[in-house]
Amino acid sequence: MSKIIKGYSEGIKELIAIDCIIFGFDNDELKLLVIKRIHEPSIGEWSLIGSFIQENESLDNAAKRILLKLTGLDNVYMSQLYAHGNVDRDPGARVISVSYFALINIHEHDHKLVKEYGARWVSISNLPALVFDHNCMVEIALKRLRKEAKYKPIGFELLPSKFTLPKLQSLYEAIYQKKIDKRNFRKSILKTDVLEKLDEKEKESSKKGAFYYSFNEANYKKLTEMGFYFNVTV
Amino acid sequence: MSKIIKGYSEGIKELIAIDCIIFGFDNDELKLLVIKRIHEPSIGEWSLIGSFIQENESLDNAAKRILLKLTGLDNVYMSQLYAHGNVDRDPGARVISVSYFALINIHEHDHKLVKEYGARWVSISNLPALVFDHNCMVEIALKRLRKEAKYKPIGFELLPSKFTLPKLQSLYEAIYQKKIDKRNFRKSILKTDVLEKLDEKEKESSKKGAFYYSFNEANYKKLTEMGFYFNVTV
DNA sequence: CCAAAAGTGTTCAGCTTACACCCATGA
DNA sequence: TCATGGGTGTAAGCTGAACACTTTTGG
Repeated sequence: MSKIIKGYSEGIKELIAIDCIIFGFDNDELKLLVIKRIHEPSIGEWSLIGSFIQENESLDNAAKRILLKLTGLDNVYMSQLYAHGNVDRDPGARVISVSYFALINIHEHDHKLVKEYGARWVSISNLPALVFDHNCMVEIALKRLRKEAKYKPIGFELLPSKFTLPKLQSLYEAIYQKKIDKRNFRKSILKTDVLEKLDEKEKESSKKGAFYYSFNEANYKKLTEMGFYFNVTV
Repeated sequence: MSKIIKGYSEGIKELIAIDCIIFGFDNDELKLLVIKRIHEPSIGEWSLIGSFIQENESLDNAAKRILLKLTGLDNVYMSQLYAHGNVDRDPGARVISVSYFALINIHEHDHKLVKEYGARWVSISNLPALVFDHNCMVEIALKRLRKEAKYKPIGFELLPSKFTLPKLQSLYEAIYQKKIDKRNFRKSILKTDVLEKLDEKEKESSKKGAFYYSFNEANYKKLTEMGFYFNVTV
């Protein structure tokens, strides 16, 4: 029998990075925020936004710090994805990277900041090659987004606080890269009672105009507490 | 604008541990393998089995190494759960811990080894307090197990290669801590065609005897490739 | 008045759920 | 022969999927 459990002094220490997969929705397309890498190796190539963790900083807080610095946004839907620990995943050094994915309202973020960092929104239907294993991270994030969007109303995180049903449907179509039946979609969304119809119409995208809706957080909480879920069929 | 992205030299290094949540099924109960901690702090308390990663070892390989050392088992269903990174989660030192969960056939593992390590199988319906945030890790693992067992046949990993339907049902009942209707369970399992009825009966647990079945991996692969899923209703 | 997008119901198939009795056998 | 667990089918309700026309209004 050889030893498995070792004392602290026998453990090795490694660099720990956080990489953020930041999704937004604009122009009927699901988009990802990427930056130009500013360090060797692979300097100048497209990359997720990331950073090493700091002392006395939890993984979650590091992810929040990065998002805030880049977008000016706080209180954003964010969740941990995966710890990527292959030995050679970063050719510059051994780095364990924990990926996080975030959904933001693309129109609310600080465009000036994003520009200063040389960041850019790219459509997920046409992603560039990213450094290291970052494309793989995005794949995992998309899988997760597609799974969660069916049961939780996380889609709403990507929209402004009031939005039309055609817009919401186009978001779901962007997430699943697939046409959805209008009548079935409206039915499944509306029967959950988490949307509130407003008395106002959006008139830019059609002559008739589409009613605005807003997300009713209280009703959603009630639903989930009762063990029910959102269930959009796509 | 302050810097987000830092060069390698500016990153800090921390200890990285792997903790394994090892489930087994015995005596109609879902069980968890725990050990007595042999290092300060919390020496002597119950803990998940864990270890620091080694140089040139991926996270996945570290998890495999730990499982092999403790159980003698290789080629086991195992998957990463979560990276736990709160600053004070381990009072002995700052440690980032990545949890993995594994499903093993409890009757196949090396009982001698487990004994030598002072490990013990405890029922999940009666878990002891574990050190640090280990109970929380187990909670996450249970949630994941319950989710996955509905769609993938991971339940079979916990059983010997041949098993009876009553046994399989009792496993699902242990996972969900809930009685399941016999007829509906058999229907939903059998209609997927991933089980093969053998010509042999198990006669220990009843006078009539229950037919053995085995898991047909080829049929399962075909099903999943066609985009179908297992779908046990519990 | 017409083009363009919004809005609206119904039907059918398949799935989920609930439910009760006979069978085989060892003691 | 009886107690014990194994094995079987059906009906009702619900859910998901497919599908086409009317409404509104700006130009």
